[in-house]
Amino acid sequence: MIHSKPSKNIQKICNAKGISLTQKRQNIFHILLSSKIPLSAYDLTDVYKNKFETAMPTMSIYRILEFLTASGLVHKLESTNKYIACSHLQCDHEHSNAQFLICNSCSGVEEITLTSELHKQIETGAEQTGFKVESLQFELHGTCKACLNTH
Amino acid sequence: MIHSKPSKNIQKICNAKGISLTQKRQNIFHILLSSKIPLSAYDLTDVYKNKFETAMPTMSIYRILEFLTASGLVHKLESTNKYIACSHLQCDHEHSNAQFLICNSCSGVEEITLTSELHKQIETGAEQTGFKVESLQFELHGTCKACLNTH
DNA sequence: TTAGCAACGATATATCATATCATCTGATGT
DNA sequence: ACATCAGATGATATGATATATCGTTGCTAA
Repeated sequence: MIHSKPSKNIQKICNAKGISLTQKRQNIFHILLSSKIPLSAYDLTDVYKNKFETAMPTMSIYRILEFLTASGLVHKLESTNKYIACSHLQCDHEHSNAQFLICNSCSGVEEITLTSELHKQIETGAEQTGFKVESLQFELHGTCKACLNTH
Repeated sequence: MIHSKPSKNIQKICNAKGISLTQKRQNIFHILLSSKIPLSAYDLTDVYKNKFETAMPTMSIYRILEFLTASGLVHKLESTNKYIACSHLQCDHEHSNAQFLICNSCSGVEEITLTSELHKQIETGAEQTGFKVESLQFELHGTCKACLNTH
């Protein structure tokens, strides 16, 4: 099983980034941080209702997800249309080269960072065709260590 | 601008693969082959109607897309939920290491093949965490050569 | 205090995809 | 030729994901 690191001084991180993290945005972010698996916007609607005993419209969830992804606090998994908290919030470096290992068995996700060497090689390969790479997100599907060990 | 190679002896290829390529499947495939940009299932519904002057239910389009992707004739782009003909049909080799260069300007897609060396390095990186990779599809977004040249 | 703006709510609708059962069609054995 | 069977397709319904738009709230700063 794979899960995110626990929440830490996120508010400070946001202040440093100049990000206005409202209570509701924090709530959504914390749900994602404490979830072992990625959640869809509608999953979040349900969890929010259960956890905070008040409903948030899915439209608002989407807006908040957009804000959080733009801020780099949350990633959208394109192969599953689900959302996950960034697990490298404590790092300073850019995460333009994130890579997600998605377990087909437990749905857990591990976020690792491509070595800059590898990242560069990939960009170079693409740019040999005259293509200018602006963004990339690699999602690998398979089976995580824990699930392999339990057969 | 980027586009697929023209259709060739697809029927022969399919026979060789033991694939039953019905007329309707051929029609869908040919629309994708002749499209300069990836199409959604609903795009295909519209194009089909215009081109063949008879409607095909979207449900059938989805079934045919499933068949074509399972057969390796068509790829689904996960970052855009659209479908594109495989541009390496004449090759014999496996395409498990395909990489898609998606132009944010013209929506064109170029399908290139990762060097097996690079492919291996990426897998190795993942597997160092104990993760067993089963499938991957790399989609890079950026700007293609033609769009770069026209500013 | 109030003008302005960002956040959020409410509602509608667009877009992407699957479930299920019915019907058609073409290959096969007799 | 006919029956039969399976795979392909049609028809209908519904589920899942996402965006558009306009109204309301609530903070903040002159």
